[in-house]
Amino acid sequence: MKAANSKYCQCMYFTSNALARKMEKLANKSWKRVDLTASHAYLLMLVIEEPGIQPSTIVEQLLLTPSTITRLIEKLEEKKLVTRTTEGKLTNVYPTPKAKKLLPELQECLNHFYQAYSTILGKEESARMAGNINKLIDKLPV
Amino acid sequence: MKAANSKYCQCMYFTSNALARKMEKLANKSWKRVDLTASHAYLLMLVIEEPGIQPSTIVEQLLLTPSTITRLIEKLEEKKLVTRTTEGKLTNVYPTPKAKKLLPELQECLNHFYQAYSTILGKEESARMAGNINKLIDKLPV
DNA sequence: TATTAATATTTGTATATACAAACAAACTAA
DNA sequence: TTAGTTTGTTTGTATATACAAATATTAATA
Repeated sequence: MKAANSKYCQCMYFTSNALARKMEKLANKSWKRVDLTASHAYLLMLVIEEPGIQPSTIVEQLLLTPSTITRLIEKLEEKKLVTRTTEGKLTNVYPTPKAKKLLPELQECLNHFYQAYSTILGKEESARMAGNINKLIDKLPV
Repeated sequence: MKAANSKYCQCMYFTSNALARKMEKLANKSWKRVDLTASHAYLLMLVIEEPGIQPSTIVEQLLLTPSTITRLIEKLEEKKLVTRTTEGKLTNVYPTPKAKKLLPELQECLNHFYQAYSTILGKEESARMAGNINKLIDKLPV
């Protein structure tokens, strides 16, 4: 059935979650070739771009909670894609050589994903929607 | 940090998921007084409105997978809010008296939630966004 | 300096959701 | 009628995420 025919199609809880689930699915498909979920991949790209980045910064960038970030990092550590060092209360996350070597492929996945949804939704349409959604996010309480 | 300042703020994966998380949080707050999560509440309202509704219909209405619907129903059954009967391969879900008595309060929660986000986002703005998001959902692959 | 408060991170635990497989029933076609 | 296929639902299992509490460290203040 079409979303627009659901009893709840006017409800932002319903629509935003349904959209997120579909996007997540589409994204994970794009990153499957590197055997990562989208959120792991985004985190990893942040780490490669800014070696030594701290979990708290990642929290801000990804709008996820600290505990979730810890869990994501743990997973990437298991996969030997990042390492962690702790000095006092601060932690730094670094990409491994394996991760650095993976970067071009990660970027291809990212492009593939952008391609995938902008083919479906249209390039301007997607950009406009992303902008509007950001505005909503920033208005909603933390 | 503002979503619009994230490195990934132009990515629909990032924005749609971030919005959904915030909406979910806001919604769950509204339904807390009846001790239900938003998805349980929406399912329950469907069942009250259409007693005997089948899981497959609920799947269509909520755009969730069959297994998720089974799990949500199980939870509501534990809480003595719905009952299930099975005839052949079909299952019917009925509200209990307890659930029916809860209906007005459920509707208040729903109103409270609508109020909450349309106060923040604006009534027209929200309606327009919901419409646009529905369009996106329907374009994306199942 | 000693005590308190704030900050950064991790852990324990709970939750919603999904996928794949299992199962049961109903339909179809030979 | 029987074999095969489709449909509806449930189970087993895995995952991402969050909340609350624990821990450790630094900063502030009295």
